[in-house]
Amino acid sequence: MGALDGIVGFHIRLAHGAVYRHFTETFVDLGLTQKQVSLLWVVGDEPGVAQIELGQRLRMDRATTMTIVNRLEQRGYVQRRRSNSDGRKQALYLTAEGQAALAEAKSCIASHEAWLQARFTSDEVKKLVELLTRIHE
Amino acid sequence: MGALDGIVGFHIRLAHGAVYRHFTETFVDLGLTQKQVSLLWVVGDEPGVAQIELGQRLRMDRATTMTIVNRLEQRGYVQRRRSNSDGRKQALYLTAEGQAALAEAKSCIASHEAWLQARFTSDEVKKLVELLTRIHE
DNA sequence: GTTGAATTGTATGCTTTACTAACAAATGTG
DNA sequence: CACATTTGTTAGTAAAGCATACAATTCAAC
Repeated sequence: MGALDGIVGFHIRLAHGAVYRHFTETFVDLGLTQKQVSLLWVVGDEPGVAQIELGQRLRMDRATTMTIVNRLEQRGYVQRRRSNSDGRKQALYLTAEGQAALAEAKSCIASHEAWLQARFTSDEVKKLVELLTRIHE
Repeated sequence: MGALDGIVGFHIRLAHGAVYRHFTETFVDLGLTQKQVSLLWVVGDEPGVAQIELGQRLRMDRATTMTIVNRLEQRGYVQRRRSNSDGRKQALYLTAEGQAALAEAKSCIASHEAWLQARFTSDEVKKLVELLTRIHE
């Protein structure tokens, strides 16, 4: 085996770390994490989505999804209501505060993404997303 | 703002998660994590490296580096010795067990990387690493 | 239609990673 | 020499992930 720099997984880990750190800085005032923002985002896009579907979309198991939904519910951003069509499922909805937080978060994401994409041309961004998608799909 | 799929940071997070999960599966028998393996790898490449330098190479702060070195020391894979040139520094070395574990880990990394790179041509791998490097450098 | 399997949510506990703050020892600088 | 910086260390906090177990609901087989 050659050097650590030749390992693709290593670069993904480092890049993720760098993005995560910048994300945290950007969101320190809002007090939201990556997972919390993406969860809010999905619930905003699909009101009434069930926890299990959320987890599948964000690649989290049920227990992890619970933790994050719990925190967002405690903060008053998300509401649980029993689903009409399937009594096992919890349908999730944003509160007014949740919608406001999501709107703020989206503008923070915009500046975070600008920082990230500043080092790429738009073709490179497209290529990068395409390559990364092959990993997580 | 458009959809979550348009956010580069989101794809990096998902790709990292997928790689992390496969890594964990691959290393469940060895009982090593990504961080532990990369730390062993660096110490193997540069015997006598100080903790602070390790942290810089792997983008970890001192406290986090401590945690991981502690675990590897408890397992008997790594040794701390006070540096001769600078009394503040701890020089790190692999034990014989550490070297054996690293050798095994490298062969696990090889199959993990094969799984990861199977979806890319070698040109794409090169491109991906180049793009990711711009993020974490 | 009832029984048994699968799905979904929930609760609990454990592990890893990451960060902050404070302190001590060694080193470097004025 | 006095003071600041670097490095290691400890302790505490928090997020995220996973496994397990259990209850309620739904689905499937018979």
